[in-house]
Amino acid sequence: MRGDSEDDREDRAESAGRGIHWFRNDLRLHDNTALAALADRVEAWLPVFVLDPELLGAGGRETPRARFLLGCVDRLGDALARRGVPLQILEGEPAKVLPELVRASGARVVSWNVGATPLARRRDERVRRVLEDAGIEVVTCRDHTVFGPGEIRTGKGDPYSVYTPYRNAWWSRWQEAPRWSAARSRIPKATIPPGRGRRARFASLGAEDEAAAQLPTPGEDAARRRLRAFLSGPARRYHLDRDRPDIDGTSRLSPYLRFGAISARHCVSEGLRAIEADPALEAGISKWLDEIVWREFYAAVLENEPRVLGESYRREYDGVRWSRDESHFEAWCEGRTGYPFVDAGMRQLRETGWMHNRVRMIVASFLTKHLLIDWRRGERHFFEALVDGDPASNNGGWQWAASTGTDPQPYFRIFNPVSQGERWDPEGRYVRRWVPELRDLDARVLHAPWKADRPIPGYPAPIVEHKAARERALEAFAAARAGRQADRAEGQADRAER
DNA sequence: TTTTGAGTTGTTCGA
DNA sequence: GTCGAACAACTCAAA
Repeated sequence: MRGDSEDDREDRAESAGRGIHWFRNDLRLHDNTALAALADRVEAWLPVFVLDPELLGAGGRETPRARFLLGCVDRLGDALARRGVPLQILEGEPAKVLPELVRASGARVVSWNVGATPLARRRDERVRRVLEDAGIEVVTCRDHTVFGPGEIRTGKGDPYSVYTPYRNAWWSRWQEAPRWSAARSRIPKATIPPGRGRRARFASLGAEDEAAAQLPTPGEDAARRRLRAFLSGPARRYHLDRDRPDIDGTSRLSPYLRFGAISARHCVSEGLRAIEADPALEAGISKWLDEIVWREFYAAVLENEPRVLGESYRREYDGVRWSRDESHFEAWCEGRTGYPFVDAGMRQLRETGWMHNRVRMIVASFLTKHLLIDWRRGERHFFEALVDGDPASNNGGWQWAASTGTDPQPYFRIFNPVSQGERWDPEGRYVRRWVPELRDLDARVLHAPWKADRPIPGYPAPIVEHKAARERALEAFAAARAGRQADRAEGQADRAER
């Protein structure tokens, strides 16, 4: 009491009930596990976001994903401001700037939802150590997926490496112990009052120009609106339309899930409720829920086996002798391979930061099989360009397309970009939209323009011939398998000798 | 321990 | 034009 101001006494008395929530890939207030845990523990709080260069990636703030992320942070700030809570935005390395804010605010507890990648986990551990050394309590939760990598296991306790049994186990687990999303958002009651020197170094988000960049509207409100619109609209036909890039038949929730503007739990919960309310939606929505479970599967694969970020899941295919033809890689990136369906996809990606999933498979197959270019290069390009780029799903998808992953596409199953185009874009609306040079071409030759009567001005001839490229890929993959078998046989012989 | 059934999304060939 | 078979064995997961 002596000499202390009224405020200071209050500060000390309440600091045990003060906490900070560190927002990362959980940019929402509803159904946020760690935030709700903090609300159970403290009276007053401050939300913080750290603009970490590592989070933005190599492209800085100008990539579609970074812009979308910053837009989500911006909207989160608005939503918090409406509740009278100022979002603190710090810039720099979390292990450095977070403890400073903790000190200045008098918080005794810091909460966050754990990261899923090896990189994020290392960063989290650095921060945890610094805070705990300073006597701060750290509360972490798993929140990014419905079930964690340890929760869905085979009878022997091993992680699943095949999707279908994983999915079955996932749903059994849900039956036993469903994880419905929280009905309402739960945040601490009060805000930590602004104290001396607490004002954070405020970073400018630069979150303008979303419309110009053709990005989806960022933020939690937009995510929930989109989910509702999907469930009451395209979901009914999802099982029929989802492979048609010329139809807007998917949920387009991937960017929101990526940054946690909506939780996977909420998607599953709302999907199941929608089926309950209208059983006619079952066919469409259960197919869509399957995609959420795929996301869970790949997240679990990455956490259980982080090596997949650099290596083939099936080791024998690390022996494939990949092509290093740079002009092929550039043509692929820029959407001028001479195969309209492939080029349409790559241009959609370049212009919007998003690509329809069916087309992702086709262009990935084209790069790894027709051009015989290492899947890691395609994975990196996608990761840099995609607004929804997620390390786990991106890696899983690429390894599947390259036939190197869990549940691989059999290596002899090589997508034919012409017949795939004819099948999934029958009138050519998708190609015409993204490859305007071909806009007036007859639908009968649209997916194989070299068959047209005359050359198309400004559109390239195919950079590889389908049949020959296919045979080259088959040989390269067969050789890798043969090499692996030879290695194995040699290893066995060695062991036998000893 | 052995057996059994199954495995996201296709393509090509020849009858 | 349509249809079924081959593609190439292999591994996983559970009974």
